[in-house]
Amino acid sequence: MARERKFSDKTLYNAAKHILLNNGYEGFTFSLLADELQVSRGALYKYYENKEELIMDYMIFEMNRFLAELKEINNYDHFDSQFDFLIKLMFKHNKIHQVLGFSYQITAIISENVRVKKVHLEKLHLEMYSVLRSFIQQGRNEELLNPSIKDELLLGFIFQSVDIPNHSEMPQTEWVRSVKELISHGMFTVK
Amino acid sequence: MARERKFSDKTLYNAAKHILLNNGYEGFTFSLLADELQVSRGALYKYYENKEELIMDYMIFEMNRFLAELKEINNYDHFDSQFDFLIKLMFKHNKIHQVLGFSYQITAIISENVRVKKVHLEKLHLEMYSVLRSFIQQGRNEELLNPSIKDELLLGFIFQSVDIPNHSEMPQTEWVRSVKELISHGMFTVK
DNA sequence: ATCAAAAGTGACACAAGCGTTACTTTATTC
DNA sequence: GAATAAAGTAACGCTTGTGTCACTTTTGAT
Repeated sequence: MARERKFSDKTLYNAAKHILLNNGYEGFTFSLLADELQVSRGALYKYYENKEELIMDYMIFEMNRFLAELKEINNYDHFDSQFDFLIKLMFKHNKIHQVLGFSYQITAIISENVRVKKVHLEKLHLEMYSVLRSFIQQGRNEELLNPSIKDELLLGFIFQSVDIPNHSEMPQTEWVRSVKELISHGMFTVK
Repeated sequence: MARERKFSDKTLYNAAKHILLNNGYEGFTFSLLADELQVSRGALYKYYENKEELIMDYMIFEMNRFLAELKEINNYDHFDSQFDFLIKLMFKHNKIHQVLGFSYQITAIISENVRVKKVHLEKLHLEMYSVLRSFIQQGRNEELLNPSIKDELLLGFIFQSVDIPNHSEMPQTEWVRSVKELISHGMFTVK
């Protein structure tokens, strides 16, 4: 018993992602989002109190989607195939890392609502790290990973490497292969 | 025959850097900058037409400073010591990479002035890449670098790795050593 | 058909950023 | 110590973003 919505959650989140990546957190406005969705600005306030709340919801959505896929990493037995799976997944969810970084910019405690969502997102973050840590542990058990490098750094290294900007627009397959090789063996010749 | 300035170029650039890193390009305002310098907003307009111009000037300053030091890389003969020098330098100018990335967000051609400065910055960028490319070439000549990885990617890989966020606040010396090792040999055990 | 519920709109008042300008302050030079 | 040049201030008008609210539109249920 209601009117049909002019935009789905998915289109809203896609638009939010688009604006965040192009304009950054501070450059994100309801006006831009409303324009992109071809809807009046006021309509957005039916669903979200302010941009902080909307962005948190978007991030939680994005993180859940990523996490659901990430957990499939446990379908693989060996580090080798897990690593392969992870790289493919991270390139698929390419920009997540950057977007999630904006959560550090949501500092002002706008409302209880937003605070709760921040905590929720942090929980998901931890959940993600827990999955990734057991991936690293698998690599350690197989004695494949350099033992002098701490887990956090190893993970940061992988995340960061996947985000290398492909300015020269190398074809995706070669790019992925090369990045994977760099993560694995670094820039020096393998002897 | 004039009054003394309340702030030097250096303090201004430092403040600009601070605001850019914390608030991003869109979050950068003359009000914030004026507050940080304890000066009225109007005073800033004595020196800069708008924030685009100011940010460009800051970036050019930052880039020149980096470039001047970078050129000393040619005092070293072998790739090995050049690499060592570069890593130290990049950790010293830690945030440059992130800050310079904002230049891509200055798109609207505000004024001829800003356009000229953008071109100038791009020239400095190219100059930097030229120095770095000959560094890579040195590594290639010594047959140290993986020949299947393209130059641009190798450089992007180094830049990106230096930017890995040290959330767990590992001590700087261990951090630098580990990052250098990852860049060199990747995450897998060196056999 | 009618009416209730949810979706959407447009206007309002407010806040913050921008760029300009008339004005004041400070220091130097003669 | 008066003139002057540069530095700094404070207020104005303008634009853009924010959050709200009374109102209209659409649609399914009765």
